[in-house]
Amino acid sequence: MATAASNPYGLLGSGSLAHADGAGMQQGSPFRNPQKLLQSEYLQGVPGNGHPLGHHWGLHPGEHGELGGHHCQDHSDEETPTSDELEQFAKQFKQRRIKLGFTQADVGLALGTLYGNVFSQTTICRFEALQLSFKNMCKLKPLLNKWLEEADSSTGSPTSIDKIAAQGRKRKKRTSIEVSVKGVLETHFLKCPKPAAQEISSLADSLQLEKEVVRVWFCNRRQKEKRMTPPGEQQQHEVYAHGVKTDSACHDL
DNA sequence: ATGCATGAGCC
DNA sequence: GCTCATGCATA
Repeated sequence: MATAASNPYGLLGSGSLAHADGAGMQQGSPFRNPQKLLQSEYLQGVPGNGHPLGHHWGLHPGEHGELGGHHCQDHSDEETPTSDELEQFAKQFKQRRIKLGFTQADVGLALGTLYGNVFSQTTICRFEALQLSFKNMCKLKPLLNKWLEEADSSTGSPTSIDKIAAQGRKRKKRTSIEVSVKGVLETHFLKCPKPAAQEISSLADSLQLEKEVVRVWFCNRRQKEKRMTPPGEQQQHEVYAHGVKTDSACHDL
């Protein structure tokens, strides 16, 4: 009946999000691959426990070390891609997506309808911007790759639109932290990325924030550090010049 | 595009 | 409580 088949986003207000893809305001310098190797939490001694990031984003193309001992089978979509491959794919993906006239949100929904995994605009955006962990990028790449193939080869294929049940979750209102307060938090983060509960408490008290807010802030901050292409592309080298041995050793009370 | 938040899995 | 994947809400 209705020709709504070509309108996958009915309740998504794509108009509000449209600028996310329509605008070509992407980072001017895509080939920044700095990343500070500040992480030290992995070295605490966690054998066999999930520790995903075996290597970081400081890799160069061609430097693909095998971890297990198995050899590469020339399968471009089975073996772990290099960070460079992911970079290129992400860029390619974005270009094609835009060319085909799809928004990030569209892709997220399409993945759900096609493969059963729904993703939000946020996730697609982060994928394109390489703001996910290596492992996460590797996981999403095949899905997005398939979508790409589908999208451009589908000569009018009726993309089934599914509805995902919305959950009435009582999400807390996003706390807006003042810039000045953020500055304080950042300073503390530099001193101690992983403050103890008590430190968080006193810090929260000083800043007049909920302890939970402060705790979450630190969690998110740490996550951000683990991504490639940090928000404020910085060229840092030799950050770990003197010892990445231990981390938690800051007491400031 | 990004900040704060939730939740699952792990210690 | 932390990490990690993920997203609502917002700038």
